[in-house]
Amino acid sequence: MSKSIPTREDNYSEWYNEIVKRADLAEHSPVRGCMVIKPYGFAIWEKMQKALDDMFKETGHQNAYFPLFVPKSFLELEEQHAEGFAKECAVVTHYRLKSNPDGKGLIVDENSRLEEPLVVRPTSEAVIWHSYKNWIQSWRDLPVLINQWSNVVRWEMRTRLFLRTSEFLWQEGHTAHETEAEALEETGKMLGVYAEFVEQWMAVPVLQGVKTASERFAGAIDTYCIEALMQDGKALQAGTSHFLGQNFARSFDVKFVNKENELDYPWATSWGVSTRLIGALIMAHSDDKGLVLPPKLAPIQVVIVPIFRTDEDLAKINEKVEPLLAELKAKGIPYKYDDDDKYKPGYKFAEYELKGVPVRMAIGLRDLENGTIELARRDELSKQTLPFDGIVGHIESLLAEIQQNLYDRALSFREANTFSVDTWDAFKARIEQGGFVLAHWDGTDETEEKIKQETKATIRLIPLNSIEMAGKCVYSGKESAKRVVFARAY
RNA sequence: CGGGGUGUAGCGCAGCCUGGUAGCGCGCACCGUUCGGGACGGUGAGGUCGGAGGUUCAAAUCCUCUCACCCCGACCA
Repeated sequence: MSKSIPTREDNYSEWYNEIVKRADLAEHSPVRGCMVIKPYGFAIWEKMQKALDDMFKETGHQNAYFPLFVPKSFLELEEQHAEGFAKECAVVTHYRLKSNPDGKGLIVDENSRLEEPLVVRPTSEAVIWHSYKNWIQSWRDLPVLINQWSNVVRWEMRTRLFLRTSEFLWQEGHTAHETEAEALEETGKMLGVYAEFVEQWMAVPVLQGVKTASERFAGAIDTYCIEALMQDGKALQAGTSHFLGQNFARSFDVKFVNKENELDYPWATSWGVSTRLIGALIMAHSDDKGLVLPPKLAPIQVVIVPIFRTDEDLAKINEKVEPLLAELKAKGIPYKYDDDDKYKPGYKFAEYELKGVPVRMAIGLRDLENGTIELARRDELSKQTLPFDGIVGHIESLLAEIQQNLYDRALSFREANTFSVDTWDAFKARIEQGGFVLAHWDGTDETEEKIKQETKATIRLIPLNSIEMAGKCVYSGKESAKRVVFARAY
């Protein structure tokens, strides 16, 4: 294995792939477009899950689990939905194999054809709304606030580790409400939860807004989203929250009796984030030396490397370090004491840098004499020697500082790469450079499509709370009420 | 689906053009010296060359077919 990683400047996608592999996050599986998430990568996902799950519970949701298989007829019920997902569905048509009469191996037993094909869920609206028909009879049954942690399969043309895989892990919230206002409030609330998570935990600033019709979730009235800017200037959709109106209720014939004793259709939302967030995390913070993790999501926040030659040396260091480890444990700071004698310190240093551990400490005999410890931070790649006593207090504030520093850094980057343009020439030039481009748009699908064809840029979102400032569409010159955000995207 | 590429030891690759004992680096095992930024020397283990056919005295190498994966596009979270 070579020791250097391709740089971001040389080849961004190669750099990305190398980080994923070298930091031991994931690897390609034998199945096209699928990945094996390795323990270190999965530990990050578990941290994400924990934080998000707490936030979902906090906002009144419960977890449930619905089946992997969706009868084809269910998927067909909501027309837009069916059309949107049809092209990327894995379909189960048989339930049995048999030995190949011609020789070795197994073949599909044609006698086991299913009466109705089962679609491996690309998303669960269909199965879930089928259940909701039985769950919802009265306004007293509402709201239904359900979340599910699951895997889904979308047979994508082109895949990339974490960013787009045929199978991915995610959570999907599916709620039903008495009124439109309530459902809209839910949609906004969950978008807010996502924004808070991505900014506070992942240390990645996001823009919030609503998608244009062409980028809308299949079957939704409106799709709200958060968008983040990656270091190569491309945008990444980090989460979506959909206002589904009464579309699914009507399609699945879910009705309830309201307070006025009238039959009505409940109003729905759905919202999700996926393991793609790990891709976002990598591309937002990491550098040419490897992964950089925000402390709040780092499986190991602090690693301590003893520098020793002999068992006696190690014993002395162990003795010194023991109370420190106990204190870290008591404070709930995930740490690793790496007293493994199979690798040398230099090797370990490089390894933990590759894995993005936020804080690294080294302690050797020299430190024992001086009452010091060496402390290095991953975000700035700096190190200093500090008094051993009281080091845990220092670590605590340092972890908070690193978390904040990563966010600030990403925010400055985004600000430095967000531009307003008013002419078509300026637009084209700017899009080439990457970044978010704020420009006027006439609101038509045709213009949006033309811009996409000519520049590969899409409208990432229409900002929610931006000031209305009329102008002329950058492409057609027609009237526009406010600027929208363009970018090339993942 | 279009374009490009790759399948040879656990990983990364050379060998193929011009057929003739399957090689290198890393990793791995053992021994010794090392150990505060990816150590060094020595010894050693490890491969039916993606698969199937064909040509040939002889195929990793030539021919045909096939499978898989990766990268770049179109599609998407």
